[in-house]
Amino acid sequence: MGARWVLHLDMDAFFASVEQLTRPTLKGRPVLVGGLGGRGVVAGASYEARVFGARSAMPMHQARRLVGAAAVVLPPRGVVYGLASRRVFETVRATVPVLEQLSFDEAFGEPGVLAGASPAQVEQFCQRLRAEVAAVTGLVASVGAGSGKQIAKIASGLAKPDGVTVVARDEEAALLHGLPVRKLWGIGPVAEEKLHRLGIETIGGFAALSDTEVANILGPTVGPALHRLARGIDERPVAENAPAKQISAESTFAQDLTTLDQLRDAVGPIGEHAHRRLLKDGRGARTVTVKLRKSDMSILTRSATLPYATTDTATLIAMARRLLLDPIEIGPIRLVGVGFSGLSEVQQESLFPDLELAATEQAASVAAPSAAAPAGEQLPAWRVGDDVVHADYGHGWIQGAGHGVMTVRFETRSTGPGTARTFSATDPALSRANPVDSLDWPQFVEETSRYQSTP
DNA sequence: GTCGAGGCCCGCGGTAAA
DNA sequence: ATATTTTACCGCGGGCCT
Repeated sequence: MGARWVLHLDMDAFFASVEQLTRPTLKGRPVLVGGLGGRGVVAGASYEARVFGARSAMPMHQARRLVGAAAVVLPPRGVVYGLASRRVFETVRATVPVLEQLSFDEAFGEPGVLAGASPAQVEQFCQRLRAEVAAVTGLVASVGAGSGKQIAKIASGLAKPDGVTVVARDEEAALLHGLPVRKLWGIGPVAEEKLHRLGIETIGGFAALSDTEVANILGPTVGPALHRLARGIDERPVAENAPAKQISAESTFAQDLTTLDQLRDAVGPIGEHAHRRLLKDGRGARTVTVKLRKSDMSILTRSATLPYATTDTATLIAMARRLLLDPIEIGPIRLVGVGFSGLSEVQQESLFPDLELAATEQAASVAAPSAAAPAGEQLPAWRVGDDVVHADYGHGWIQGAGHGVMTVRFETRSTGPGTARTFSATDPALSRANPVDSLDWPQFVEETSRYQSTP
């Protein structure tokens, strides 16, 4: 049995790349994906936007200022990224059977066939894998390879964009020791600051500390684990992801909430959002947590545990409401979150199984028209980035909207760059479209028409 | 009865990651 | 200077049980 090779596969600028794939006009343009409001941050930036200094996790208004007028700012389309992600990793799985996914766009793998392989062989394997992903999905992945997860992750960072980096055994120590401590998995801003205060800047400097010093600085559990990583000892296995332990939803408000009534109202949609995902997961929850972020950014959580796991919306949301604190006592609130944990199968036989099923289906169907519109507004206005479909022109997206008119660009992954047309905001020929069609259309249409033509 | 040790669960804050 | 969303894990303190 030869030495193992761990791979880290990381999609290049994933969210922005999916936008460019499904809206081909955006190829080569600086795309920013993220919240559009005043408190939004960048979730994804294309390489064209990064040239200007735009980065993920940066406040959107700052990124927009850096990029200038050429910036294309789009709201995230989670369902499309989710589908694209699934296809990417299905493709990868055909070659690398065991995958540990870290997010929509990243995963570790440890292909058994590479045990004992040379760096050149590993390189070839990774290039084939990337080529396959690109051919099937139209998306670019970079791949890093090394003796463990830590090295593989660092390697994929070096491989970007559009490349492969294989770190051979004898290159590991030199690579690791020169990097800033912050690059070590598990060293965040707080641990970094502690180490800097002691004059430790690099992973090599950290590795040179004694076990006792490390335990004193970072604690007896976390310290030794990080110390081993810093010295290149990384035996952590690559394993399929375990089922989620917690399902939560939260949202930040444009204006801080100042009354208990406002908080109670906010818990409704947020709790239902989390609850919808709980139902999709198929388990029930025993513990309900509410999270409040105050205007000073400090966080309060309150939780309570039921004697049994349940999927019942009324029970869970009522519990969340009961846990709230009054802003009059604790101060203005900028964010409210609702979380469910203690997840387990709930096969609690109901007295009225039919009624319960009906309630579940109703809740699921409410989920479909995405965000619940605030009361009092009927037709939600068209927004930049929305997917639309037109009887004659097909699937498109809204490039600009306002003053009673809007510009729609008709294009999808398979149509290539499309033309823009302007419509009245109330044009009845336009209707809301399923965003995933931008990835699949018109294959989808061909299939349905085949159905229609066969009697 | 009281005290300790160890083990669990629970609730809360904090850190880290993408 | 800013500052989202979702998940996981750790440490600590308290309660309860053996």
